[in-house]
Amino acid sequence: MFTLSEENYLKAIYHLELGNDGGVSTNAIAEKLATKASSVTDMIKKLSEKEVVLYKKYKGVTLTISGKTVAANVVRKHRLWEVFLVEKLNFSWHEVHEVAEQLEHIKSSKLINQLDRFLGFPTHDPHGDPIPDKDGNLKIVEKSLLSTLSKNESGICIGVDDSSSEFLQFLDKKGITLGKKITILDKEDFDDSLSILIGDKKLSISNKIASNLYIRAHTGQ
Amino acid sequence: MFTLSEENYLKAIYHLELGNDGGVSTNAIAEKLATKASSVTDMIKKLSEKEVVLYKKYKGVTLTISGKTVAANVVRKHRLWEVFLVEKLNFSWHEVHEVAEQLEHIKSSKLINQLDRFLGFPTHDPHGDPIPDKDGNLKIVEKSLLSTLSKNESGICIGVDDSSSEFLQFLDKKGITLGKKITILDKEDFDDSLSILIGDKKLSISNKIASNLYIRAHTGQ
DNA sequence: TATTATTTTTAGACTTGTCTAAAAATTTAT
DNA sequence: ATAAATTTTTAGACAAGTCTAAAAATAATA
Repeated sequence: MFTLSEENYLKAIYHLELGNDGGVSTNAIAEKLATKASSVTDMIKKLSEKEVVLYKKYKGVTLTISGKTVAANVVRKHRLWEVFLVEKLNFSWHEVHEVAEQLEHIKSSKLINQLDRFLGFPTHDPHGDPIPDKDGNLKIVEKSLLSTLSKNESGICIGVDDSSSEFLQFLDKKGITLGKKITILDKEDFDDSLSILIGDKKLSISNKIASNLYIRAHTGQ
Repeated sequence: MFTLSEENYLKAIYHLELGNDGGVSTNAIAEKLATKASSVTDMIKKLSEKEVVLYKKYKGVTLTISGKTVAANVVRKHRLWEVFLVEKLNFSWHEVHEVAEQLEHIKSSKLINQLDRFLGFPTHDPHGDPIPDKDGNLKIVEKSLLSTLSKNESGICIGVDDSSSEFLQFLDKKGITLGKKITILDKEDFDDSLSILIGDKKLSISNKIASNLYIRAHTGQ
């Protein structure tokens, strides 16, 4: 069994490993968890003894198979609870993270399996991130950033890269939500801003916005 | 804000105060929380400084108004989550306590208010215990133990005194659930056992069982 | 009331997880 | 390749919450 703190470390390493391919550095973990490098070293030793991470001094850490399973399960719980909060309790997508950070540590396999069933076995959370299955496997969806599409191309909005509260609230204000079709009407060379059609509305968005929105290719009309 | 441990102490004192009228003793708290009296003394000092309990050395503790509010809120959360688990996630009433012990510490007023609404503002948990409202007030229901009814009297089963897993599973096996009408067919002087009619079934139950079942008077037929 | 038994508190120690400051190892730059 | 900069680890300290063992206060009993 793992403490709340241990689970948070494992989750942080899990997320960091998805970005990097090599081992995860002490400093990267410290930054992610808003703690000090020395604290990270201490915890890594503990996790290493529990055989959920591989650790060589000064060389960073990687999750073992069992560590990855534990981490994926925490992520699974986090994302399922997010779905619950949005679908059943009328939370907005920018309000769910903080609460899910608490709920993800509740220990009960029956709870999480029944919640999964109750929600209709969702595959993605409200930000478009995939929900690991019971074995920790992710369903990979082909996705690209909106900013990479060319003029007249279109796609379905399926997720965000930056899921900060501010960005999500901005998207709400603009009427940009998951599942909507977006078509590139024009691209400005000047500032790389985009003119897009979303639903039946025409919008102009900056490149920064477009670089934080994930799109699934949409071949039909 | 209160730590998990502080909340558990406040909840324990809250429950113990409902039984006793005077202050709650150190030992009683220690027993309820399966900890040592010395630990209780330490924590009481802390709670006293936070002004959620009144404490005089060797004289036991009482909750202050604000302490009672905090405690009632934890109980409210515990019981609402129990309703959720039973009504929405198909838990049995004997399985909910352990999970609710964890869920009751999740901090988010929006969460608990929306959960309350989602569940249809329930007034009682799956064991028949009342759910405090937002201000910590309980709706008092006139109730009596089944063992106090006389021959030919009847009532509606509205709760249990002992909510241990074993007792609840026993009741499940016998088909005794909340809301069912129970009529006393006969009382044995010999061992104080009861012959009852529940639904359309005739059962014989011991006095011990009857002393753990709460009944609301049922004047009609 | 004096004595014994019980309850409660104090004192000191331990664990978990964190921190600061300093030392050691690694990486980068000259 | 050596020096400088950065990263990581170690050493020692601290807060929260718990424990054991002993002392102090209260309650029960003769």
